[in-house]
Amino acid sequence: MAEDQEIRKVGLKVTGPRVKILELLEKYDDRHVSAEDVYRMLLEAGEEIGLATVYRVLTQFESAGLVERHNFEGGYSVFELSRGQHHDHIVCIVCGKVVEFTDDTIEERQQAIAEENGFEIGDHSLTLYGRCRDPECPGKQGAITTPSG
Amino acid sequence: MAEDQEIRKVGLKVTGPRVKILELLEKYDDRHVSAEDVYRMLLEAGEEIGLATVYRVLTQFESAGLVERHNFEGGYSVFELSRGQHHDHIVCIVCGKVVEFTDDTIEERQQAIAEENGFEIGDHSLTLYGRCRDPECPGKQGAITTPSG
DNA sequence: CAGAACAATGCAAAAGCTTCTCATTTTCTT
DNA sequence: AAGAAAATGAGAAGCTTTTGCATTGTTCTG
Repeated sequence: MAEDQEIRKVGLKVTGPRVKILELLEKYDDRHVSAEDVYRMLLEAGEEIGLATVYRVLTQFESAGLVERHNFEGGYSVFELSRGQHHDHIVCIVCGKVVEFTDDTIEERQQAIAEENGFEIGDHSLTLYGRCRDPECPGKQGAITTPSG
Repeated sequence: MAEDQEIRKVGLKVTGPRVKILELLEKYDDRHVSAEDVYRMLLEAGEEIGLATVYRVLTQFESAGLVERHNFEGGYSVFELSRGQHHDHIVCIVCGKVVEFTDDTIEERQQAIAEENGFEIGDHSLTLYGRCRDPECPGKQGAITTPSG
């Protein structure tokens, strides 16, 4: 029911798909899911839902500030619940693991750099690509392949 | 002819399309062009070339380290000649203007953050989105719309 | 609580960028 | 100059995301 309030609060009608998607995002709070992920998980959970609806709802939630969209390499987006606070990402190019971080020094420098260049900053996107040292990560050795940005 | 040497140096055969693309990238050294841009410009210049070839060649040049690929918002890539030195971007969300910058403080912090999180950094992508104060930029006022990342 | 107005949904088709297939052409070696 | 191997071009195909439209569902009014 808490979901109902959140959805109503942002001016959207409370419908099955919207509630289900919001619940799922809350459940996978610690992950980044793609629209396809959301769609597949809901299907597997026995829900009847269309992929187009998932995209539409996620976009609406983004506009409403409920979720954040991140465009990683590869041409597709991942979503996560907004937690109010801005953060950046480190992505393991081997296993796909994503770690979030924030750094005041970087934030300050960004502001200063924008200023120096005559820009007024609206948002920014910082993603580090590398390889994690997680023992379960399959990439144990070899040269790093670097995505770009 | 200088192009011939560069292409040969990275182990690729010297062909018309590759030379033309490299020349064009050198000509537009100060810009970021998409594959479509390269294709269209070459067509307009009277060259016979296929879009598939442009994509293939740009990808090969990227692998060879001759050019860099940047994935901006919107799901498409832009390319520019590699200048050896890493740099980040500030993009004006109104007029599309792109300014490059580098900042040692940010680079250091990134390295430290990766270290703290058990990552070995291969590459990173930092793009600031904002609005420029260029008098010719059409966006003079109003709220900033923020792309994400 | 019924009915109307309008928004939301689902499906399929379409769009936009990029990659792949394959017959043909070009490059490089001998 | 000839042959082997690689590159090209054109179109088909792939992926993620968006759109069109008839149908279904939600909310508001009386």
